[in-house]
Amino acid sequence: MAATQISGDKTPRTERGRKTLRKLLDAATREFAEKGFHEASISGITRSAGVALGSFYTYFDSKDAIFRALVTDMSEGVGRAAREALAPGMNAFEVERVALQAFLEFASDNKAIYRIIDESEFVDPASYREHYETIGKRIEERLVAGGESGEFATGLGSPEAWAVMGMNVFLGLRYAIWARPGDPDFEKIASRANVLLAKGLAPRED
Amino acid sequence: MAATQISGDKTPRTERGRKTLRKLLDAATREFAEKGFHEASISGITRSAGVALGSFYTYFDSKDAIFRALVTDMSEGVGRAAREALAPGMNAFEVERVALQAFLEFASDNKAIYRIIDESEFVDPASYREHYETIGKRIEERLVAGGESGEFATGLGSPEAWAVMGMNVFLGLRYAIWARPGDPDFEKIASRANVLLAKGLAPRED
DNA sequence: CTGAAACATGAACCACCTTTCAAGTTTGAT
DNA sequence: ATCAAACTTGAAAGGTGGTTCATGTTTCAG
Repeated sequence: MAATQISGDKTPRTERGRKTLRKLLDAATREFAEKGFHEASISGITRSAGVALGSFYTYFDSKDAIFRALVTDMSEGVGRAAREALAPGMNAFEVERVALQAFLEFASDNKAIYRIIDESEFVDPASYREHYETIGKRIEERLVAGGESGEFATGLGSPEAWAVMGMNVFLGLRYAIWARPGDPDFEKIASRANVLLAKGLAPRED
Repeated sequence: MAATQISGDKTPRTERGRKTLRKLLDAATREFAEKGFHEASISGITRSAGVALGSFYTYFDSKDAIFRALVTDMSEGVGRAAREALAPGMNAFEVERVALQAFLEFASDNKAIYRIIDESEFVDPASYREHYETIGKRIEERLVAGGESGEFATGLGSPEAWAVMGMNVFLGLRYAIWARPGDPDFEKIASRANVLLAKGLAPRED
């Protein structure tokens, strides 16, 4: 939750400072999510946070810097949410199903985060790319592990991982972000996606 | 190819006008792709097009308007590319494989378009959504048709269509836009993705 | 050929926003 | 209690870039 402040010397040293920083981060999340990076203004953020304009620069070097701090933070949040949903003893397919369902729920509860991460493609491409490459790598590890345990086909790799990731992201876009009344619930979506995976990833049973 | 000018009265009426409009559209494609919507400037577009700043407003009401015109145009281009790759007589799986491969090739040849469409999520959300809903609908039709012909499972619908679309988009992101030396070629990618689909979408053979 | 409409031009207008800064207030270790 | 460091403040500097406009040139139908 606390932002990882990379450029060393702007970390608050007092309680008051930590509170102000938190107010700024929360306000920035609201502001960026609502208006997008370029429409959002620093004066809007500080107004919404209830602090003076100049105070912003006590904590961040620039508008880019606070955006980057948010993306890093949130990217970790997405990963955490998925990891926490997984329980030991699940089989390889259950893992994928539960991870997707957790992601759908997370996206639904955190539409702001979803939008900010997506916009980072244009504001901070490096973070965007790292976000997806990290997730892709994690999925790939699961696929390979599933192959070794005999639950998945062998020879799965990066292309399959990116395919699965794309599937998940787009299901999130459609059913969490753009949810419509009458849509199937997340459990149903996750289980239909799982059927799709099951036959494709499973070793052929001839 | 010609931009669909919706707000009636800015359509050029002379040959000279049509040429200037074309120059502006081409320059805008370059400019937006290279710098993104907000970093791109109208003066940059007109400079790159070789026309005066003020002339821009002879053809477009605003920066948003030309961006929207481009997105509409390109969105049609993506659909056209996919459709042209399909030949009659292909079976349902071949159709999906060929469509993906065509998309990868198109994305690779038109990275500018890919970026502009992606950024429309923030500049012109309505067009973005329409772009993906149109494609999703087309995929869904193919899946349903495949179900009726017995080549796919029955009961496929929107969730499966969005899953397939996400798969394709992310494979495009990773292997066309972010291509790395040593990556498998598009044919290989499309065929691995097709293996993934084959078992999942096919009717279960018990 | 002619004149009205179409088109071209670029300086200037204007609204907005990031960032700086000098001056004041609060905090917390000693 | 004291004082240096931490923090706050908001006015203003400094830019940027979208949009307008008055003026000039080109086109093309009649």
